[in-house]
Amino acid sequence: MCSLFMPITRMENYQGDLTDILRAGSAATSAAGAYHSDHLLHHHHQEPEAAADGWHFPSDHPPPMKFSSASSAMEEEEEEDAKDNFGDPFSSYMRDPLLHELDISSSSSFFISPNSSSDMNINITSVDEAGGTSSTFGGAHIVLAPPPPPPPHHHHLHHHQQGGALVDGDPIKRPCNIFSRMLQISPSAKVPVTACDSPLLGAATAVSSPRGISKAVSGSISGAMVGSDMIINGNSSSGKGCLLENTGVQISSPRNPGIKRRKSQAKKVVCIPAPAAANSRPTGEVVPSDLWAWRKYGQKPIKGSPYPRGYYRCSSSKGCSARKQVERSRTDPNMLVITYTSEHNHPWPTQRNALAGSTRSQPSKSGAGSKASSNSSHQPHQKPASPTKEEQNETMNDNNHVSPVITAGSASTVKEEFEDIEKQLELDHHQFIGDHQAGFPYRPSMPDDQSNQSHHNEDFFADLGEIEADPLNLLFSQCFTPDEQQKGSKAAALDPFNLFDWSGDQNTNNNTTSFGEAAKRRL
DNA sequence: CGGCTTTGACCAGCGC
DNA sequence: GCGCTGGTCAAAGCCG
Repeated sequence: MCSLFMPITRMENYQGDLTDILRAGSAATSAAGAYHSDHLLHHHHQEPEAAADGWHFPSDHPPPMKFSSASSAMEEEEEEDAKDNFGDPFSSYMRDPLLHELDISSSSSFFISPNSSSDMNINITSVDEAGGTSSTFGGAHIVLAPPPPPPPHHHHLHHHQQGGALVDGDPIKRPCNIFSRMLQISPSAKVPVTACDSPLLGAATAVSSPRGISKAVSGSISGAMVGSDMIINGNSSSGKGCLLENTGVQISSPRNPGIKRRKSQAKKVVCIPAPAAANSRPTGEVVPSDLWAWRKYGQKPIKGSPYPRGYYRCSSSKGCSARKQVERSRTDPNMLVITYTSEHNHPWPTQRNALAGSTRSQPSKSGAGSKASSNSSHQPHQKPASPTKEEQNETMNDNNHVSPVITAGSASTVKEEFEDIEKQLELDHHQFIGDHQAGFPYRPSMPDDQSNQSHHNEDFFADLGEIEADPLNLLFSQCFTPDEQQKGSKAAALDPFNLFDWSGDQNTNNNTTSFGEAAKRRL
């Protein structure tokens, strides 16, 4: 039933709404395969190659799209972007942590995140501004992020890599975290994606890569995550059309005359499950936080969409031009479409700047909070102060002993755990790269980077073990069990969104409270 | 005090 | 040229 095809059609200069940029269902199953669906297993174990082959990636796919950019009128930062290879702004480790994981290679990639649906179907039609060609896989590059250092089940991962840095059988170099499990879409791409069997549960994300989609790599994902692995099961035959459209986001330079850019703007589009409506702001969206600090600077109603679009810019660094737009999918309110534009011109936020002023988004435990902040979840997990190491350990310990049962009260706990682990992976990933990949462009520099990383290295595999045993599996097995999916239970949909809800503080495990608070607010 | 959200206004690109 | 639309600005107010 599920073909692994993920048709990707490139289109050009589409300027439609972003609402539907991408929706992808993803199958979520346990690492041990306890939850994977039969058909997924089928594909995974029996037809991985065939499925992958089904992609029919053009051997002579067009070279990476060059982002134009270009405009002579580019403002300084934009020029900087250009110099900094803005054509591939999101491919460097200087970029959004939410997205950088995979795109080490210059080629754009699709990352498919795990999804609650046991029957994940993904049809992606992307458009790149340059091509204008509408062809299946016309340059799409889908990459399954490799798993982190060889988890027990990483062999389940099946992926193909073309042109990207991703190398089959080389999971170590490309630690995979939740961020890796996103679908990356070419810039200015119109990406109609079908197959959202379970929109509500869908967790696939799409990220448009600046260079456009030049290749497609499919991975059959059996059980959304096997260990850290994930299997992508696209189903082009799905009758459900989840249309994702990457619009030519208009990016205006700050009131600089003649510096508006459209169409050619490189951007990444991420589609993630939206948080529970209950947690939504009255007038805005619940925005998943990532490792960057974002400040909302505007919100506009979007024509044709009942949901407003929020505009955020990176607040981690004053000069950072990174921006993102967040809006709900028009066709599927349960999905959030996040469009990243420009790129960060600075390393990952340090604890300090990442957390600066972020406390506001954390409602007080008393439930207080201003009308503005009480509903805000933009950066729900950030705490004003960095926790001490003891606090971190404590948090970790707590997380390690979280109840596996997801309930209104415990859901957040699992999320916390998951989050911590993911952060751990992030750190470890960077550490690893720093150690093993010469010339690695960027390594986060943080105040206590060393100590933390040291710790992470020491416990890396131990943590992975925990990951294997817990977080992901627990999370998905409990949040996305088939039964729950079928029921469409709220529990199942228990904020899958939070899978991406990252604290701005990757060095600390200070999300416990916020996570809990977030959960409370939702529930 | 610094940073956040909210929100109306402003501005520019685009289509007609 | 005009109107529509989208992106950004910036003042006001809130929070820890």
